[in-house]
Amino acid sequence: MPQRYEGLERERYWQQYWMASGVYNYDPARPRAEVFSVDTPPPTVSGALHIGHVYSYTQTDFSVRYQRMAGKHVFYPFGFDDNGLPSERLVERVTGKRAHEVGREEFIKLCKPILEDAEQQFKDLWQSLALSCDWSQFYTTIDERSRAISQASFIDLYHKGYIYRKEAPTMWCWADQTAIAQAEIEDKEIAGHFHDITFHFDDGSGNLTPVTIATTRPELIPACVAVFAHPDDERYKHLFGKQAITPLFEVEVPILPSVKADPEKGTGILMCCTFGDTDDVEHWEQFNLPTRVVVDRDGRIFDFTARFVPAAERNAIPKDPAGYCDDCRLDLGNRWPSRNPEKAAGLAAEMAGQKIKAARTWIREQLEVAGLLTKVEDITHIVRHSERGGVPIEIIVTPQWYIKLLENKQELIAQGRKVKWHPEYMFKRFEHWVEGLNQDWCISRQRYNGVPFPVWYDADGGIVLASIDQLPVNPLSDQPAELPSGVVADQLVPEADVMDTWATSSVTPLLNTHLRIGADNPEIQQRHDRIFPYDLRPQAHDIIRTWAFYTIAKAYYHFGEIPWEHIVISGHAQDAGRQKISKSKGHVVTPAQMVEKYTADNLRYWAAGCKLGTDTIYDEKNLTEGKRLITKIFNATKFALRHLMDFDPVGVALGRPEGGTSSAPTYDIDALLKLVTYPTDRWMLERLRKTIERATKANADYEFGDAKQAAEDFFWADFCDNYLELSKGRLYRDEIAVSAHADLAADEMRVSAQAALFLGLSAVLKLFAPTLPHISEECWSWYHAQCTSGRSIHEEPWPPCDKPAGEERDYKDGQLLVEVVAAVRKWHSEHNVSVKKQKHLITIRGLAVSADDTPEAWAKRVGADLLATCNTSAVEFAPAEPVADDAKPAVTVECELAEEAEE
RNA sequence: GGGCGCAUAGCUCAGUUGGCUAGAGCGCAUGCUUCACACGCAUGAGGUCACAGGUUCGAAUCCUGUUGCGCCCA
Repeated sequence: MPQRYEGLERERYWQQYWMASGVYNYDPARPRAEVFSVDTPPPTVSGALHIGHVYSYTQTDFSVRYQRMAGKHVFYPFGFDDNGLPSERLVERVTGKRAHEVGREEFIKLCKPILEDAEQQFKDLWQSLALSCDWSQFYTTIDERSRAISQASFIDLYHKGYIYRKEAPTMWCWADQTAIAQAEIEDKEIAGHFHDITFHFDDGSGNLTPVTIATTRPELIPACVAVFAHPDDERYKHLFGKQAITPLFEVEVPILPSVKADPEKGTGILMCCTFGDTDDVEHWEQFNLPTRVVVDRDGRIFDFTARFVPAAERNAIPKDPAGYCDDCRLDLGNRWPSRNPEKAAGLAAEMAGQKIKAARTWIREQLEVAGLLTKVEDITHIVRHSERGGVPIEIIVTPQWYIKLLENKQELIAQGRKVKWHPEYMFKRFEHWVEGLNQDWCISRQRYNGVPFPVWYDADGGIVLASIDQLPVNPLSDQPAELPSGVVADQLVPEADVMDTWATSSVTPLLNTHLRIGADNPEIQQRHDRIFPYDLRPQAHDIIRTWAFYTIAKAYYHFGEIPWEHIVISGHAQDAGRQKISKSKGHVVTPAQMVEKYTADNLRYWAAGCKLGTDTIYDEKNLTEGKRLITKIFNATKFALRHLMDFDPVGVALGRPEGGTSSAPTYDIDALLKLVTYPTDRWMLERLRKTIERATKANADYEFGDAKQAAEDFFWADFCDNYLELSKGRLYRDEIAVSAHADLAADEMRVSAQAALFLGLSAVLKLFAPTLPHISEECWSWYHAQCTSGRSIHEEPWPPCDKPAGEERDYKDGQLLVEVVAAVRKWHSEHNVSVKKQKHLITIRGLAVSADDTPEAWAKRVGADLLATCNTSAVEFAPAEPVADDAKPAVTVECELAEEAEE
């Protein structure tokens, strides 16, 4: 045994040992009932590693390590998400180049080394934290198998009718130049302006009357396709069916009634543009309005100079407000009827190419000059932003792929309810998110580094799918294996879009089982059936709406099942100001440096001190707290083993006291328990049993924080501060202890303590093993490992808690002993005297023995420990001093120091 | 505006279905070089359990309202 524990060095040793010895390896031959399977989060490698990663990922490992010891065969795979937009943004950051400028081929080449490097950093950290995953199950979300599985998932959902393609107004991030889904939207409150601008309307007789319309986005005036007011609004009722003239561009648009127009808001009359917001989209759909494109995909003003035609040339605007231009929708979208087309074209030419924000300012100036801007009001308003791109989203019409969600909301909520959520209330977040969905899941992205759609279009726009067996496929370079009759290969147009990264992440259950839906492979099907549905999904609460939800949706669509039985939601680590930790806010210390500085067990200890689902404040000074415990475990083990050197738990218990060589491979807990006869020892084992009970229940409920706390409470207070002190007299064969019992042999008393010490220590190490795997293994290796045939403490059985140790009286005896010792310690503290000073008599007052017992009988039973620990030659008893009614009776002592000690 | 969560010692947090004197760690004070550990041991100080009502024999815990904070959604 070393003098000091060199944590960092020993941790590296054990990490290599565990990996080499295969303790974490999954055996696909195990039947489902024996397996505990985990659907691990593949972290996106796009973000910088920070201490928050340590916080949430080690928490999974606590539960996994417990399950392994509780007898389950663990399937704990690991992968990384290096797919899609987030990964592209990382590459763009590192290289300083935008994907769209570099081009597809070149950009994908750039991605590979950068992503692999990022992955290695993550992998190194996980290994240095001793996450007990099976690295032979490793995957990334863009590797070949993942692409094939993701594409097979697409094809299955397409065949089942859950997927469709549609050209429709889509939420668009112009910074990343791609469509995005509802889950990728972030509402931000920002400063803006309400502009009161002047439209005119023509009552039909040629007289123009001004009308004020308020808008936050005047740059969309050229995109205006209609004006709406509430049908009952007396101010505007007479205008319905007539024409409004937009300011500056002087385009004629219809004035229509809509209940969505709020008479209380602004001037009660609003302009509908293609597209300013979702209300515009709804009006556009409802009234079959034309599309006038003003904003281009790159967030600049589209050049619509050539669109304007003299309004007089067109008399095609029908009067029917229900579907006012069914016949001419397309035409009106292409030819915009202006009363002054030259002026409009001139303005358009100046606007073209301007960024949206610049165009807004520019238009505002034009309105001002023209006297068409009556008021500008500063406001703060909620604007939907793209979460990744960080810019306000636009809505533009593009063809995109969608997975149906809206028509199955209730079924999906019901699926979510079948999963057991920890903590339970997190289900609410899921439920509310699904209820609040207002669009299907747009899964196509106009990006490069993603899983391609296994899709081509034939000459008529018909969809041709890849065959399952040819996956993964890249339609840009491959041909479909089978061509539908009448389709000519040369005429196929490949789909160039890639899938949303979540479209792949949502099949992590399959990425891990390797199941490619639709492929005929009995071996993989069997593997799948032995893992799926998973026991556990661990994840943080920020991705309930994405990862948890999409995974539940896909499992339902593919199999009609839930993907996992339990979902455990972890919180985030936040800085002192309750901000989410991020590198940009100055949290520059990397977790790898923290491991170097404090060791992995220390970081894990910190991560275990948490409440499920609750965010925690990270403060570096808290990282030192675990160190005390680790050192304490180290020292307590050293002490205990010093007294176990001549104790052979295997041989002794089997009746071979001399036995150094034993044929039995493993010590027998029941046999050892029979050796434990002394009340103090039984008391300790009973305290231990209660602790195991608490820790077991906590672990089973994924409350690893409480499990750690239970172990720590017992170890520090009961085991170290009390039991080790109480049993020392017998262990050292102190004269004072030996002579306390006339009828008990010193060896018998000592063996009782040794057996209890052995059992207590082994259970303590096991209880700490899930949280502090390194120090536990280290201490286990010195002695216990030789008493079993196992490779590691992490494969040892979780300690049992079914049988009480000893009788009730034994427990009571121990409790009284602790009370008396505490009172003696108090006396010493109050008298500023070392506890070790010898006494010749201690008078004990108020000892509350049972009715059928006497203090003298008790003192006889526990004499060795009582006298040795208190270091006194004798004790006597006195009745309790009278106390006030409301005070609890307490044990007090009066000590008389031995003469030599008084000097 | 809606939903969820939180509010307990100077700090970070535990407190199961209501039940002895509300706990832990850090920090603080005092003492102890006690044969595993000074990264230790012992003893102690420190709380109107956010506020106001209510239910109950009994409320940190359950109910209602108020205030403040966080997250999610609109």
